[in-house]
Amino acid sequence: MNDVAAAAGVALKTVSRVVNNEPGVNPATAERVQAAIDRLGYRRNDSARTLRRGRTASIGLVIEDVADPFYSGLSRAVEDVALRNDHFVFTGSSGEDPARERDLVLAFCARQVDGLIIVPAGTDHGYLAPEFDAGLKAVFADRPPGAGCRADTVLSDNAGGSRTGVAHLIAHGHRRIGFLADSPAIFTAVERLRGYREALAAAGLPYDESLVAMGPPDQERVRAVVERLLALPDPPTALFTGNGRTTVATLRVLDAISARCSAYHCSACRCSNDRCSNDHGSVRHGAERHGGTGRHGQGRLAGLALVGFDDFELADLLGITIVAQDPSRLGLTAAEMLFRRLSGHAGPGLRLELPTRLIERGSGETVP
Amino acid sequence: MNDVAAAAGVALKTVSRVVNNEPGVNPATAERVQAAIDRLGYRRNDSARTLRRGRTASIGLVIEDVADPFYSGLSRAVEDVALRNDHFVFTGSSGEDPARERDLVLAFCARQVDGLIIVPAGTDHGYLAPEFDAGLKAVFADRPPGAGCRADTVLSDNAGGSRTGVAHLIAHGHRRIGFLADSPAIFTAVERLRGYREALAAAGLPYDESLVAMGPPDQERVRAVVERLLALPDPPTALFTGNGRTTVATLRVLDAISARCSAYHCSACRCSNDRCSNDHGSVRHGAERHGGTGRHGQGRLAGLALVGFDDFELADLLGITIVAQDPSRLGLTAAEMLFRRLSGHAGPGLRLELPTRLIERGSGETVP
DNA sequence: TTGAAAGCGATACCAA
DNA sequence: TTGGTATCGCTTTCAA
Repeated sequence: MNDVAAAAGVALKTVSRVVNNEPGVNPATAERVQAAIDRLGYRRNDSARTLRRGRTASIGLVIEDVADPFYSGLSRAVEDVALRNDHFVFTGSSGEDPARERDLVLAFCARQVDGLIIVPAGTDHGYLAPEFDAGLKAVFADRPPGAGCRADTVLSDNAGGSRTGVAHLIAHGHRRIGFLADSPAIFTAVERLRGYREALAAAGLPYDESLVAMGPPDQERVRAVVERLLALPDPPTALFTGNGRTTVATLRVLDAISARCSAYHCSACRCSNDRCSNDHGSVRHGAERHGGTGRHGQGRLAGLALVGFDDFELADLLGITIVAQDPSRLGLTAAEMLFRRLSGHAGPGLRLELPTRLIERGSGETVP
Repeated sequence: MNDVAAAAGVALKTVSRVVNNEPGVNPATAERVQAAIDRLGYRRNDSARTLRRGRTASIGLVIEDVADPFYSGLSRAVEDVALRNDHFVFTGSSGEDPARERDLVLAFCARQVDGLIIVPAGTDHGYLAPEFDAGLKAVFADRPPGAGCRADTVLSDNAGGSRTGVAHLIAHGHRRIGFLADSPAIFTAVERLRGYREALAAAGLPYDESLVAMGPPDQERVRAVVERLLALPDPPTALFTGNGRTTVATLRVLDAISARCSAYHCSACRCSNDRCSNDHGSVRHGAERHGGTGRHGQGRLAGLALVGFDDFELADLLGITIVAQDPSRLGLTAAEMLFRRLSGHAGPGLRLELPTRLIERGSGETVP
């Protein structure tokens, strides 16, 4: 900027004015300065600017994993709102590790981000207290902050969505419904379990712990869980899966079982086949049906009804009934809350809950 | 830092030493300083640090869309490498808009990012010249830079992958193969078209423009394209889809057609049905088959064989044969190239090409 | 082992 | 409308 000032024969401050489009500069002077800028290929150093102004025009986003479609949808929405507000976004994936969440958050704070959007992995946010004291604005998304930290929060109606999904299965005659969800350390998983229990209670059905399995959605764990459920003396006739990754993993398991056991009777296409190479006694022959639309996807669920929490790509094609939340709406809302705070909005911490929506596609509408 | 120094009764510089773990500090002093730091909740201001040191310990990543699983996989890998190198990542989505790509890149430069990883939307990178002169390091990923800009580049073997996929269909007896890919403005789409043509030429088959459709992968466009192809007097017996989004969109279309036309003969399960509510004359009755594994998914492709470029979630379950590239390997490689440059590695710009892999799952192994 | 002073590149305030 | 100067918070250099 010094060089530009010298080249244009003006003072440093005048260059600054031109660069920042500040009023009160003679157009002729401005033009001369602009020419010097272009000639020298000058670009403002935003680090210095940041240091002086105290704000960085950037925000930090801490999520679990950008590669998870749920979070990448959320990220994209945050990025869009940020750009509309002339801010950039630092993104970090915590991988459900509270220590890494903390490291990321503190590193972003050290970078003087103006604000943070956090999907917390941990439940203790005491480490944020000094930052809040220093004026940090933060919004929690998808999961609430730990006790004692009352920042703006936007959540999905996890319990309500789960209750709706499970009630839907019950309405179709299911009495024994398996529940698969993420680890109980995760807020959303616990909430969805609560919804499951509420739906059972509302229908006067007993809560049977042997039908519930919570843990990370890796394929092998899910396989073991599903096989355990199907091997029960009184196996479930339906499953409720508590997040997108678990649903997808479950589909793979059920598909493999269905493939091993090709026995079915199908009234829609009048075919019939009783060979079964599957030694799994609990797969109920004769229970598979095509949907009214001629879809075959439902024949791959090993005779089980299925409702999942979270929509996912091709769920429509596979005919999977799901309870949809809206990740991009979650990101959009969180970002807008943050920018409202950044523009000086005061008032107590808000807690918003976004609705979920049951989308019927066939897999949840089969009877036991 | 001044406050800490005062509180600990030492000089500013000593605090700096403690904060940065520099050697040559009396342990007792260090402890006193640390206590003051903890008491005051002090955190280093990285803007000032950046200003002084000239490096920001952050890199910029410009992609098309974080919400696309291909790019979110790439992003995650970049983020991981960056974190291993103690750097943070600014991410921006250009949405295939060259102007936005440029704005993002220049904004990241103004933030003094140490380096950039760019998936270019545009083909003119002249705007980077002043930045390169100022010492910027940049790596291009997935697509090369425009002419005259020779930065490190890492690509997938697009033409080779496409050639392999198309040759695979030809080997199974297909002679008329539809080609759907992204807009010809996009490097990868053009390369994949080249592979398609090479495979045809190698088999002595004619190139028929009426079988080729390039454009954005939105559902309605793809629907129109597929319907046009199937309505040809001599319709294709197989499709090659040139990216993940197009493949998924195509699956939806074919599934809808299959659902309307429930006519099929299936030797594997011995069912048979000739009703057809589909007025689409070109769907070939009798052509659908189960795979040897008892899968039904292939019955939903309206009798067409299909190979897609890019793997995607549940492609395994749906039995879709694909040519896989490895987005996270692409991100990893790009990031490693960048950090090699940042640590002073000189030499001419590299151009790496990562191999692709054909994964057979059934949809590409049916005969006409 | 510790400290004092200079300066990174911009902006803010006040003066001309 | 324009310019001078202090200053943001840290690291670097050199001296004690």
